[in-house]
Amino acid sequence: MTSIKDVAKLAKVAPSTVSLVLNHKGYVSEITRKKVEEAVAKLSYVPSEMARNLSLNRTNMIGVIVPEISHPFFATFIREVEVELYRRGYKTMVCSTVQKANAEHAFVNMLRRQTMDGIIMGAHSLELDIYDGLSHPIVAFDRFINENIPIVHADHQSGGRLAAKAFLPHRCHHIVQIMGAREVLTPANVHHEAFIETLTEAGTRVDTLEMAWNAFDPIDFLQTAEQLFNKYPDVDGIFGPDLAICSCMRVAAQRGIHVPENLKLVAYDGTYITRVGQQVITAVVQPIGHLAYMAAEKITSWVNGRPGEKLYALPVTLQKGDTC
Amino acid sequence: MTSIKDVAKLAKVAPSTVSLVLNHKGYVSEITRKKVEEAVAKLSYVPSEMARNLSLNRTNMIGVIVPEISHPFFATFIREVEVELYRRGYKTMVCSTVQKANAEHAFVNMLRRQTMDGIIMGAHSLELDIYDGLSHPIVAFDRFINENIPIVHADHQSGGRLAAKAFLPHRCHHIVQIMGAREVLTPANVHHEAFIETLTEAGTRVDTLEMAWNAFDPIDFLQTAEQLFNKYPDVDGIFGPDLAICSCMRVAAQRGIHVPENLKLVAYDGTYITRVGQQVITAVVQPIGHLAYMAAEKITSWVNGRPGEKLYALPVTLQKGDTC
DNA sequence: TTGAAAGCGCTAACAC
DNA sequence: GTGTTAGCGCTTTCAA
Repeated sequence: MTSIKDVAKLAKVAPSTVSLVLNHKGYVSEITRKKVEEAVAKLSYVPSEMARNLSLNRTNMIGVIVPEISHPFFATFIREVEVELYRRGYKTMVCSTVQKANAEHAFVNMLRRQTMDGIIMGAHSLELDIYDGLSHPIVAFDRFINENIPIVHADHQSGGRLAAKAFLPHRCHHIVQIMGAREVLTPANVHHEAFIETLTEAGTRVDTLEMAWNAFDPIDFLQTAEQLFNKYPDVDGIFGPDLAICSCMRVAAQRGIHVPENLKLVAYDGTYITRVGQQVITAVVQPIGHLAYMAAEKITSWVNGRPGEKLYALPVTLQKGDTC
Repeated sequence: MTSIKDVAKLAKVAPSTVSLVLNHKGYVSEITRKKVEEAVAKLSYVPSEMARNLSLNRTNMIGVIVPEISHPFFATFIREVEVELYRRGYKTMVCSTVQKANAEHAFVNMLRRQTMDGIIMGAHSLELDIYDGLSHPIVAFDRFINENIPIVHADHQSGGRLAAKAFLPHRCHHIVQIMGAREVLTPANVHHEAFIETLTEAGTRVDTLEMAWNAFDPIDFLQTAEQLFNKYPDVDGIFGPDLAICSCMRVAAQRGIHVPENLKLVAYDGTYITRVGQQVITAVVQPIGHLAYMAAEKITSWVNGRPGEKLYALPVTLQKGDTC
């Protein structure tokens, strides 16, 4: 391997000078700069990132933990985060947790070991004690972890209300909402309360169906949909995560229930999946790009020592579709 | 930062002994092992990955380059690759290229700089010269890069035939296939030829619509669908990538064309998106899990010095759906 | 403006 | 079995 010393030798300068040239630091005379650049070119020298990392005590790597990378919501989030981090000079390492027992734990240990400078944590973990006493940069994505960890999330309160208001003019009699597991501590849980509150005030019956914390497979959603129609045959409105609503549309079609005539549907999240079917699904849209921007911004500024300011919930919007 | 020396000092042993204990290497007496472990615990010492990397000249990090992380096909691929790499003790770094001008170039440079040990390259790059003379471990995912780079891909020849055979019994008169840009050098291109061949042999007219190399947004596919129905009003069969077929279903529905009665649809890829709509889309399914497994296997064995054996195309399957 | 030298924290060859 | 020592390749004072 050709190292900085080889370059120095060939250019007849000191390694430190080569370092200065390569990093555009300090003052280097035009003539030595040229010499160094020539030597670099001649040897086609490429500096070692590992050595640099050790010396600087930095990796410029940020880890992103999510329950399931391939889920449209997280996939889009990761895409956006990766772009934002790249802009700021950081690399993105990913980790999907639902398929791997305690990968989250392993990942957090990597943070300790300085494999990365910080992490954006969005997994649906149930064991939060692994974060206790950790002083490394961590930003939570739509998750409560502990008091020291700032959290980036959408304004789920408005989200719940927005969804409820979408149903209101249609005077549904019986709405069922599908929700994730309550045991997962996420600010997203408030949207259910806001939803129920707004609708029950208006006199609508609302029932709730809770899913498992690790349900991400389309199969899981299909089962839930079947279950829902069996348990509540008179349902005329459903509110739930994108994929759950997709499954409900399928099952409704199979049972001859017409959407939106006999059944109103509103999805929560509003990922692209609500826009690729035959009907556009009416949905509360989480601002994934904005969330990703904030997550990237907060984690990198923490890595650089700047304390994170308080974060206000990011605004959600309603996507007018064909299903409600 | 507490280092291996501090542990050694506290345990009254040499740093190398601590290293042996930590890495479960060589022979260490039970008694000194205990001493070391106690010291580690007392100092809550965590070894530095950066120092280890430099010393071992290894990062245990694999980069995965794709055009678009959030696309269902790539999102699923990355999920599977990440799981497979994790099993083998590697971390996964991702890079999405369509949004970032020459990120691919930057990424390949990271390989040179030893930021990662190897990369799995699946981007739709048009400039392949950046790979010339690169001797680092690279495995191409469904892309031709150059002679030295092994390639993991599905059996697209069978894929094209399988799709054609799905149409055959329905005796379509005019089938249109939507394809990616020909300028992207991918083994996937053969499926179009196999498709046309099989159908024209049977006397069916087949037209082809080519999309831009960087088309990944649902919007792009919707435009293509509109264009298709305008240009070929008599079309009664469409073959194309999952998202293109989704868009065609939407546009067909808007125009009152019934699927499958008046229009047969077959998708290529068969990602989960073909399974979340009201109708299951008939599709040729690429074995994403298998592809990911092979990609992970080949890149890690190359990193470990074992030469990659030749790879045979991985088998595809047909998903019987409601659309053909 | 440049060079010498001391790390960064770990591993591994080689003695003992 | 365990310790000594010399790196891995870079950055960064501090002198000159």
